[in-house]
Amino acid sequence: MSKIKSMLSRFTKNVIAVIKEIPEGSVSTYGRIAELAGNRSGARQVSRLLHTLSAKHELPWHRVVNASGQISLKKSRGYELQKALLEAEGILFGLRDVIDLEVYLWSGPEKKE
DNA sequence: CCACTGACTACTT
DNA sequence: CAAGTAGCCAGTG
Repeated sequence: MSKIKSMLSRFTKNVIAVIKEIPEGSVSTYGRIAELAGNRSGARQVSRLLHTLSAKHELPWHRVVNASGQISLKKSRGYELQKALLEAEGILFGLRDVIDLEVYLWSGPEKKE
């Protein structure tokens, strides 16, 4: 049996799995995903993977925001697209386009559901 | 293979 | 609150 489906590293695969688990209407942060994938300081890598993977996989990349609850993308660079996608899922933005993480942050892959 | 970049975060000044 | 510093490492050329 095949050991690995792709040449991707374990961290990369974990990132894919975690992102896919983010429920609709919730968001997660780069750092949280990195931690769940096994590398607490891999937030940067998550962003890189998101870029690469979202182009080849159908990942809900728009559900990933930075630790401040804001979209990290630059305007005219996907910022408005991500915001629109999130609003379409029922996520509301604050004055400075800040998402209330206390409300929307994904609790993580809970065993109960 | 080497050097640089970057959808980040936490800590310090 | 703004700016600087350090850590981390996969993509890209």
